[in-house]
Amino acid sequence: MRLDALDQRIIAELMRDARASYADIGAQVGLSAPAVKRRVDRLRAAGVIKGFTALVEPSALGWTTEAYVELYCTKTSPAEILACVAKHPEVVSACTVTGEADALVHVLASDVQHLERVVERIAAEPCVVRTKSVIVLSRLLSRAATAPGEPAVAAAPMAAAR
Amino acid sequence: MRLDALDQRIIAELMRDARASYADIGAQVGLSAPAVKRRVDRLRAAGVIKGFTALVEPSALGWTTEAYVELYCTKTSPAEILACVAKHPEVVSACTVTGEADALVHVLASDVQHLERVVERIAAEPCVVRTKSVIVLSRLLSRAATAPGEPAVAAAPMAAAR
DNA sequence: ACTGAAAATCGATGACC
DNA sequence: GGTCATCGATTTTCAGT
Repeated sequence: MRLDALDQRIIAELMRDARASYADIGAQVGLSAPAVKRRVDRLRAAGVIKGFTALVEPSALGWTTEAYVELYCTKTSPAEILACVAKHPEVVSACTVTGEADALVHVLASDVQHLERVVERIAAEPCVVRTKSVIVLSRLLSRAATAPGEPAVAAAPMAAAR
Repeated sequence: MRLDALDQRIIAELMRDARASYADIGAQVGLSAPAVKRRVDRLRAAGVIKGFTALVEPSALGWTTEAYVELYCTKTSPAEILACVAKHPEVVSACTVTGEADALVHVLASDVQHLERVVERIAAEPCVVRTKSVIVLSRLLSRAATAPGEPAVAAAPMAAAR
């Protein structure tokens, strides 16, 4: 699907505040509320906008330990790796990567003991030969992506030196 | 701040759909709309909910290349590393980690040429001695975290074998 | 095809209990 | 926290460009 400048600005506004009213977004980009709604509906139907979510402080949900785990697998079919990792709810993201490892998964755990159990569970998957983990010491930055041309003003600055 | 079961369910609903009405959320969790709003306002004021954002297909914004870059730094002060990486808009997340590297940053780029320039720019930072990148081949899974006790039903299943 | 205007419905939100 | 009332937002319809 082709996005024009108005679509991109609407998306930027929604990334900045997903609960903004269509009227407010329209005021920012120069459209009426119905026109904004029609475009958002179109963007959602096209799969450009996948949904709207709340940004929650992970520690408030009980996630105080975070790790990135490299997986070395027997079979490197992406679908099989996905099936292996998706069943563990602590896995928040996973991708296949270049380099020695086959996949990199991002894991949240309530503490290091929990993390250890999760890594053991993942390592016990048939397709996983071994794992290599790095534990996150402190999260420095976490923001939404803007469009390549755009300035970074639309990025949600939830940067925190906790 | 202390979250009770109702707060957690409200957060789960907002993570599932940040544009849900307070009445809809209330129907799910068994509260009236004003009661839900009061709790959400409280959660926002407490910093538990940091904001609301749209989940956008990165490729639609022009991001087709993704990488994780390990940084080896001279000074490992988290604040200095944050200052080094935050100025690059392509960096979407960064954290200090255990292991050989000092930090791990997640980078989005429009293509591999762009990625190369970004990594060069980061590597040229005074605090960075060297970098080690892995390029993402395919994103398998990307979902929101639920609370440790909760089932993973609230996780947004944007899993795709692209 | 996409826009804005108008109208009806629905949601947000403050006052009060 | 619930109820109610008000105000604003959403969403459909319709017509203009």
